[in-house]
Order: sequence, then structure tokens, then C-alpha cells
Amino acid sequence: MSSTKKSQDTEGQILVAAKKIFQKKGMDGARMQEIADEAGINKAMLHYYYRSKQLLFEAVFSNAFALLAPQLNKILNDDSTIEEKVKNFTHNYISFIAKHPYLPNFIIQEMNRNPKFFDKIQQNTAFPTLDKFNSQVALEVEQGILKPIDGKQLFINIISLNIFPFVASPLIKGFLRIDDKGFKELVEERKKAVSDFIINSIKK
Amino acid sequence: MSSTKKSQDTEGQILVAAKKIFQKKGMDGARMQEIADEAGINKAMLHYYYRSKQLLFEAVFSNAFALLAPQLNKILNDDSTIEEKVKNFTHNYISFIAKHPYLPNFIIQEMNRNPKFFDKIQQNTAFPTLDKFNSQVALEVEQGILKPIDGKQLFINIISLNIFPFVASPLIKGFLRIDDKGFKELVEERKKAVSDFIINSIKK
DNA sequence: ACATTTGTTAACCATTTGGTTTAACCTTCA
DNA sequence: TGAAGGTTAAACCAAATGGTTAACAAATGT
Repeated sequence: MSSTKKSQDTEGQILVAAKKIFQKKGMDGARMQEIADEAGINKAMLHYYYRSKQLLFEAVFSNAFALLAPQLNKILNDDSTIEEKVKNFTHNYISFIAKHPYLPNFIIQEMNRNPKFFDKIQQNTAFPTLDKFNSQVALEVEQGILKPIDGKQLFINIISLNIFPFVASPLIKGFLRIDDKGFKELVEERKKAVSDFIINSIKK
Repeated sequence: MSSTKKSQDTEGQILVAAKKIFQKKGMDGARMQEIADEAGINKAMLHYYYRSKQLLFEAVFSNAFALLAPQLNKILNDDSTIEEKVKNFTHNYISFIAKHPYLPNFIIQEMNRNPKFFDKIQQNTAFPTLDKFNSQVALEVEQGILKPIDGKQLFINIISLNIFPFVASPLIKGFLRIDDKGFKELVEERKKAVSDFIINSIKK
């Protein structure tokens, strides 16, 4: 009963294994054999299901990106106020990434390696835009709720403050001379610290 | 007259070429042959002067890191006020990186790939600490110059806001739908925007 | 029961890659 | 001038790597 079709299992196992290896080592650093070992199957299976390293990688990447996109959509396109958005996004995003620590670095690393591939993603995926967020910021500034600030810059600030510490975690651990446990605590504190920091800066 | 010893030239050319290739493609993506071609010399020369890919890479990495360290030292250890530090660092750092766009991503990428190697750097290099910055923040908070904030978190915020946009430039170009020129302008605006954003948040 | 498709493996292959060797080529200086 | 030692290139090598093949096993449909 527990076994669905064998094929389904294998294909899924490959994707899980590939995700793990690609996210840890990147496209160039990953080895097909290592992915096969991780999945506990023969290397030929990788090609049977995904044809090439490139296609397997793209499956993993799209998958990862699809996980991230909704998080961003929320801050860009839901109907709460900017202040609420900042609070929610900061809290949710940090919780989310704590569960997927390799994700941001993976996305950024591979995006830098091959910007053209990213262009492809951008067209295929329903890619979030800044339009609504921008006009919302402009409106709240006009209404005197926020101090004058450009929506684009605010958006960049928000994602910078939230994402960068994860991307640069080894650097931060180095500077602050903390270990994994200390880093976890730091990140936990940041859920409030980042939110306060941003609100302090923009709220009139 | 213009020619110093041939050897000096070659060794230097190799380092310049290796810097370019490694920073663009990372350790795993870079090929020794490609570096040799870039330097316009025979591949055997790379090994003659640097013995192995790993050692050549380490030379490039240390070199890059040594470029970045003084920038950070300034904000951590000079004698200006926090407000001045924020303003200066933001302005200087953005100008600096505009000239070395691959640098932050290179450092972060390779640091994630091999944290142990980073530990080595941390011991060899005179590695900046946060101690002075921390107590300075605490003092200015106590004096009522700054709103209450933790020095560590403030430090992370400052570097996040300054560095992240460069690390994630393809992502940002994607979201904002801008090209290289637009990105340059955006970064130019950020020299003031980031500084204002931080000061707004922490100044009482 | 049998044929056909689908899934899986071990062995194999061509190419790439980091690294080595060998021999030639300068430069220096006695 | 010619021996010595540093410098350079061409050819070479072994290992690793992405990908293929051919044969076999397991389902699946008739």
C-alpha cells in the first residue's frame, strides 16, 4: 500500500537528492555520481528521468524559486498597510528561511553564474512586480503616514535586511565570533530587531 | 627599461587573470586553461608559480579579502561618531564596490563553499572585531544620542543594506526591471538613501 | 500466457581537467 | 664563452566526469 508506482518514487528521490547536493555545492561543484549516491540509485537513472545535468539543475532551481516567489508576492501584492507588511514579511521570511537555510544563497549564487537562465525563469514564472508596492508607498507618504521614501529603495532595504544575514552567515559568524547556536539566537532576535529598525526609519 | 624581471611580469599577469576568472566563475567553475589563456601564457606556468589550483585560488581570495578588510576596519575602529561612520561607510563602500562589482559575491560564495578555509583567513589576517563598535553604540544610546539598539544588530543592518544589492544584483534588476545603466543610477541614489534610512532609524 | 512498454543496472566511452615531464631558451656572471 | 639556474612551451598522463549502451527485470495490457 505504501508504495506508489516505483517510477514516481525514483523520480522524486532524485529531485530530493539533487536539491540537497546542488544547493550545497552549486551547479559546478555538484557531481552526478554524488547525486545518484545520495538518492541511492544508479547514475543512469538521473539521465533517464532528467536527460542531462543542466535539465536536472533547472528542475531544482525552478522548484526552489517557486518556493520563494510567494513570500515576495505577499509583501508586494496583498492589501495590508506598509507597516503591517514590514512586520509580517520580516517575521515570516526569517522563520521560513530558518527552515531552508541554503535557499537564498543557492538562488543568488546561480543567478550570478548564469543571468540568462534567470531571464527564462522570469518569463515563465508569474514574476512579482513592484508596481503596487511602489504606489502604495507613494500614497502613504502623501497621506503623511510615512516619511518621504522611494518605494524601490524601501523594497531593497527590506529584502537586504532580511536576506543578507543568511547569505553571508559564515562572514557574520566570523565577525561576531559566534557559532551555529549563537547565529540561531541572533536570527531569532532579528525577527523583532529588523522590523523595529525599518518601522523606526519610515514611520512618521 | 620598462621591463622588470620577466618572472615578476608573468607572476603578476597570472594573478590578474586568475582574479578575473575566479571572481567571475568561482573555484569550481574556473578552468586552469582559461586562466592561462586570459593571462596569455602556457598552462604549465600556473603550476610553476603557484603549484596548484587550490593555492592559486587562495592567493586570489586572500588578495580580495585584504581589499575589503580595511573598509570594515574603518567603521569598526576609527574615532568618529556612529552617525559619521554610517555616512562615511555607506558613501565610501558603495563607491568602492562600484569599482569591484564581483568582489562581494565572490567572497560570500566561496566562504559558503568552504567555511574552513575562511577560518584560516580569519586567523592569519588581522581580523576586525566588533568590540569597539559595540561599546560605542551602547555609549551613544546611554547618552541619548541614539535610540536603543544593539550594536551587533546595527552592524549587520549596515552591512546588509550596503552589500546585499551588489550580491543580488541580477535579482534586483529583475524585480525592478532595470538594466545595467538603471542599476548604476539606483546604486548612486543609494549612497544617500541608505545613509538617510539608517540615521532616520537610530537617531533620537 | 505472451508481447510490449517501462524501469534499472553495470560496463563502457569520449572528453575534460588538473597536473607533470622534458627539453629548449634566456639571463647572468665568472 | 660557457656553465648554472631560472623561465617557458609542447606533449603527455591519469583520473574524473557527463553521458550512453546493452542487457535484464518488472509491470502492464491483451
